[in-house]
Amino acid sequence: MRRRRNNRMLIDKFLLNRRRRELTDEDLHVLETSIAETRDVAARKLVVHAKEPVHVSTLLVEGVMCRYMDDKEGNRQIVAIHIPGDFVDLHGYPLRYLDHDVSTITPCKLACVPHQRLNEIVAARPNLSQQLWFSTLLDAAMHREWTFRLGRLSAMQRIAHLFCELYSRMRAVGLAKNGKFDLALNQGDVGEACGITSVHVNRALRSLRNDGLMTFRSKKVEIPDRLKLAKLGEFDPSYLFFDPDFDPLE
Amino acid sequence: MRRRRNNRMLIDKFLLNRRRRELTDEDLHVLETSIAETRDVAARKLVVHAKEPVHVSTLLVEGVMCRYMDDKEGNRQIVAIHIPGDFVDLHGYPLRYLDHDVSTITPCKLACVPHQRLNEIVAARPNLSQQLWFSTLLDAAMHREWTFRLGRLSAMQRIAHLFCELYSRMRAVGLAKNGKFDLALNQGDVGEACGITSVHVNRALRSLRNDGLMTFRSKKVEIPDRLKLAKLGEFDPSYLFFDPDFDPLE
DNA sequence: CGACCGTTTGATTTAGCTCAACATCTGTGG
DNA sequence: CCACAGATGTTGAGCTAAATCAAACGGTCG
Repeated sequence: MRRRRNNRMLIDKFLLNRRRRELTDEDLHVLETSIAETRDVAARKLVVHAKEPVHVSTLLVEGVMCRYMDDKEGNRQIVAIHIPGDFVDLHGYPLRYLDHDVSTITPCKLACVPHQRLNEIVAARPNLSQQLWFSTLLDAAMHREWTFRLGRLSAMQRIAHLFCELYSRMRAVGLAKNGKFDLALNQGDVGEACGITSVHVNRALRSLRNDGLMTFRSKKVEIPDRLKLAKLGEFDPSYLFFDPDFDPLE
Repeated sequence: MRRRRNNRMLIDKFLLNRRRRELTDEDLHVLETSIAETRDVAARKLVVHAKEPVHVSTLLVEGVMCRYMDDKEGNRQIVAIHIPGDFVDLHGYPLRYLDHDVSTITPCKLACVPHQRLNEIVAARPNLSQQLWFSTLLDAAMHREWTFRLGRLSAMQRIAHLFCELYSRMRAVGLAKNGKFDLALNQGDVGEACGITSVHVNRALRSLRNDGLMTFRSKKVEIPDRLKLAKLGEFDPSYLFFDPDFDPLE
């Protein structure tokens, strides 16, 4: 019973929170019961290897994870940051293997969904399947925005944009409010996500702080005026497909 | 009859060519007959506006298209380049609106698939639905690679990487061979895809030409030694999920 | 307490941008 | 068939954002 309720909360976060979608109670129940097990993983651990066949997908329950690929010299490019409620590697289900690595940043609690269960869902539950499809396309939309961020924005803008995105997403799952949230990244991680060096991240964060736009100290983010930061970072949350009556920057 | 055969060829390109997937003849037939109409669009025309509700999706039959978003000053970041056989804006089906604009680069022939038809497919044909899902995740994988490209590679490497990707994809649909293919982009387009200025694209192309790695003149690409170019651009085609017995760089 | 990780700051270098001029190509109408 | 216009490609000179290299600083945890 306890487990059941936890799962329900998780599923709510995963698909429904802040996005107008239609799932029947039955669909929800099926999704809940598809979770085979939950497990804890330490910080900075590789969870899924690129190019290896995958047979389960992972829902992130607690912690922060990332997807990334390394260049020849071993410099990392983070291509996605995941927060609780994200179906981290659902892409691996239709793709059969991943083109990138997935690892934890903080200690994490993960819920595993065997692909066998997903096969059953796809075969019998078109509506639920489409919601799963939708959630992978949300990732794709974020990927596009990250491409834009790297291709067109300055270092300061990239950081502003990233923190606006993270604030919106954290707020949507109840982990941010009043311009504040906890974020267990270090400056190196931010650099790896934004395509800049950690030294330069440090300098850009100082500028943002001096301009009164945001602070990021000892894993705590504070954004007094989200609209101002969004303007600087050219952040328009429409790519996150939130329900129209949810204001992601509130 | 004529139309039927053309559609079949298109569908082959779209889902099957060079990727080991299973579609029954019936599925193929359903997909073929889902094409409501084909139409011709001139070069450099906007086909889908960002943020507007969409009710059809577009298969690209002939020509080159792109998806992009503009920054405040109107500088364009191309986030995807599409070639014949691509289901350009299938993302719009589960998402309901797009987060980016879609336009033609060359004159194009497009095939339209109403979302109503896709609803029927999702409701009745799980296997085919999953292939559609797969094809959108292929886009997502390319998006990730583009993020990597912009975040970690130098200008010369970005161009090398882009041309390796385009060669592989063109070859997979029979539009490239022996290191050669036609590509109706200009240097400005390449810059907008790679996050560099057209002036710098020009200089980087000169370097690549001087190093004997590739040429791109009057809309014709020639890559004498694909492996060398791939090495420079850190291009590993596994993110394109080709059938293992297809060598994309041959 | 010392080792370690992450942060901060300074000095120097560099890849790519900007601005500007000119060359070449393509299509169009006379 | 030529002349012209607009788009595309090429090259140069100087500038700038960010990288690199290097050193020191500050917490925190065994």
